[in-house]
Amino acid sequence: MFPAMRVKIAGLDPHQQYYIAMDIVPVDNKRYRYVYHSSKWMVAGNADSPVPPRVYIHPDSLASGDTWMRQVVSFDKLKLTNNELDDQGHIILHSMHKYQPRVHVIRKDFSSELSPNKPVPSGDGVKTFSFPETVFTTVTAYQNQQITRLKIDRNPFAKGFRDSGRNRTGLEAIMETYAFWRPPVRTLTFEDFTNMQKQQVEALSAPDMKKLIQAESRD
Amino acid sequence: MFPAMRVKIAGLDPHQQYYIAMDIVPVDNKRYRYVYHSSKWMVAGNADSPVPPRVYIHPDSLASGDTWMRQVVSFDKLKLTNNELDDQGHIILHSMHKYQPRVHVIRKDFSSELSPNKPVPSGDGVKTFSFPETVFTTVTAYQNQQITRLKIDRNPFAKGFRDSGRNRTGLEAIMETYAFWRPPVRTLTFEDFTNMQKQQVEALSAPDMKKLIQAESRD
DNA sequence: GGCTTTTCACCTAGGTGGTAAATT
DNA sequence: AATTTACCACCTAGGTGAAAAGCC
Repeated sequence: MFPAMRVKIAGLDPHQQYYIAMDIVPVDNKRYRYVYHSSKWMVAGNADSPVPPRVYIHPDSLASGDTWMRQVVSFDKLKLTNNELDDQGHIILHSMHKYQPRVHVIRKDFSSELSPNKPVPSGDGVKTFSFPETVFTTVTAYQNQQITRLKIDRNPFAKGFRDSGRNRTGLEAIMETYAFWRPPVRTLTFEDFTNMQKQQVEALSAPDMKKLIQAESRD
Repeated sequence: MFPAMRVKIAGLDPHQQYYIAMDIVPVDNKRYRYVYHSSKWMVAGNADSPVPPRVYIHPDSLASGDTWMRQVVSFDKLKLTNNELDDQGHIILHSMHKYQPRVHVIRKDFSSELSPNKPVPSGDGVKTFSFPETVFTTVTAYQNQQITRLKIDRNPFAKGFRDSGRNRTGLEAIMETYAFWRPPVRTLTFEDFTNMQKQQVEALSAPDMKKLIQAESRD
């Protein structure tokens, strides 16, 4: 998933042990299609049937509150797939649907049911955070040239597709203005922070060649 | 360090937490030189002055006895350097000296003094294991063509130097016979196992360009 | 026609020994 | 003269979007 979700965490007990995990839940019960002439996502029917639940447990787990709070927690190793039979532990999603990533902070003593293949348990020792600006729509091919440009410009692995001489317009021009901008780091205590007007979140799946790319238009 | 040391561990308490670490200690107080016409390492004076102690703490630490015992514990990420001012946490050695790698199994409750920059503590909760067949001599350039050939043939990253059409003689022929041989996995309970007659251990240091290569001749 | 999969060139990142130059 | 360093081509491993091919 690129850009990757990155969070900063505050308010933990420094000496307590925690897991941090991410899952991705449907925003609604709809399937979408992208309408080119209006540059908008439109409802195109009801959602496909549910997929097996998957949880990405952050690889630094298990760690102390102190350790978690002293670093930016990045989910850049999280992989997506549309293959419902996936056995690589990737998060399974339907293409052309809207999704919300969630961050879970799980106290060790509440993690008995924590598994990559079961829904995250809920209870006193589990806190869940959703950031609405990270909602995205899954695709298997980009529907939106601004998204393509953003990904090429900001992902080091896509350097081979950069074309610095090109004319940039619209969102591309905005991105150019923010050439040194980095994904904002949200604090889980909901402190205020300045964010870009249009944050676009996209993701690309695993090397199993099932590509899932999200492009969300929020206006 | 290549080939990397790989061990299998038995006899731990499955529910206890352990660190596993490696350090590398001098075999004697001598400095060596390689005599080509006799193909032997000869004493060439007394050892250089001691270097700062460094411990490689296995990256899977801290883990349960159960976890450690269920995997082959490989030290392939351990780096060597001859730079006494190294700040990358690499293990510091003198070139042209003989060394013995040691594996330490450290119970969590005895690890209070465990640090990458201090000698491994000793006591009831710490077990240390040395395998004499892994003694090696450090070099900065190979002294011995059989060693060079072995490293090229067995290290995937050296594929570019392979020359499968070459005539192979002596140790090279032996290596060829063992084309599918993999470094033996020692059990720390000292179970018997079959080993190659001539195990040669070598290492190559970190990307700081301080190259340290060991070639040991045991006959 | 819309969506998905496969394959590809092009990157990042870093582990190899060779070789020439530098050091001692 | 011996040893060490700096740089290099050549690998492994894997993350990119483009484009072609395939599917429904």
